[in-house]
Amino acid sequence: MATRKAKTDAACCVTGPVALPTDASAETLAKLAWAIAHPARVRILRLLISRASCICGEIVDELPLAQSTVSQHLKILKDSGLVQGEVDGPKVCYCINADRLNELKSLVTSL
Amino acid sequence: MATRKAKTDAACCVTGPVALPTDASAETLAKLAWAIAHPARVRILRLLISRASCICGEIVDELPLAQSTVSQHLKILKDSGLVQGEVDGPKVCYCINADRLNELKSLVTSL
DNA sequence: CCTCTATATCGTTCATCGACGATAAACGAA
DNA sequence: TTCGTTTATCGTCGATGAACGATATAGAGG
Repeated sequence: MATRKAKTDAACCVTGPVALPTDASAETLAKLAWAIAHPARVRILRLLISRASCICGEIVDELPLAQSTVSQHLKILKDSGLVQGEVDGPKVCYCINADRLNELKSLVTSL
Repeated sequence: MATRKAKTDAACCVTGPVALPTDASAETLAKLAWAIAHPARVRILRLLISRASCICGEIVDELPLAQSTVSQHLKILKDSGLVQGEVDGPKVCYCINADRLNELKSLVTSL
């Protein structure tokens, strides 16, 4: 998908062919759905939503998975845009990206 | 991930696989999300929603995939409960399971 | 009966996921 | 600087997904 930065770009000159909302949104939805298509990632997401922010270590403690595995899941969530990571000293503080999450919700509810 | 590893053996002797507050809804959501975690399945779902019912052949025609591949995606959607298939003579008529779809929507929006 | 159509299933191939341990990298503190 | 903590990445392994062609199955029609 294209560079995701201005998610609130109110349909201003979108340069490219706007033609196919079907395929594009299908892929977007599929990608977002895939990001939460694993119980561990759902739990991570919920954890972040409930806490507003969370240190990576806390997430690891919360799940019965190895640290490296949790890190991979976090990477997947980060790549999907649903989660953002902020370096805070030696630790990393994760939080949800509300805009992206709302996009997911919107795509699902408008099914 | 089902492997029990107990890196922090705070809880000693966890005899049974009893508790593990692995939210059942997390697994349900993950399973439903996985069902739509592929562009082809999203498109199939949308097609069925827009038409209320659809013959398998029409779906095949709509997608750039082999018939056997589409059949596999339909099976996945059927297994997830989002879609139901009804044999109609030599053909099969697929339709949406609104209840299941609403369950998915509900699980996502209540994230 | 046989045949044609529509769908499902089988078997294979290639790619990717999910999990882990080991290790590297970044940073604060001593 | 060196050490300890925290997180990311690497390498590997087994399991599974996605795609296809070939084939099996079920029903309608000749």
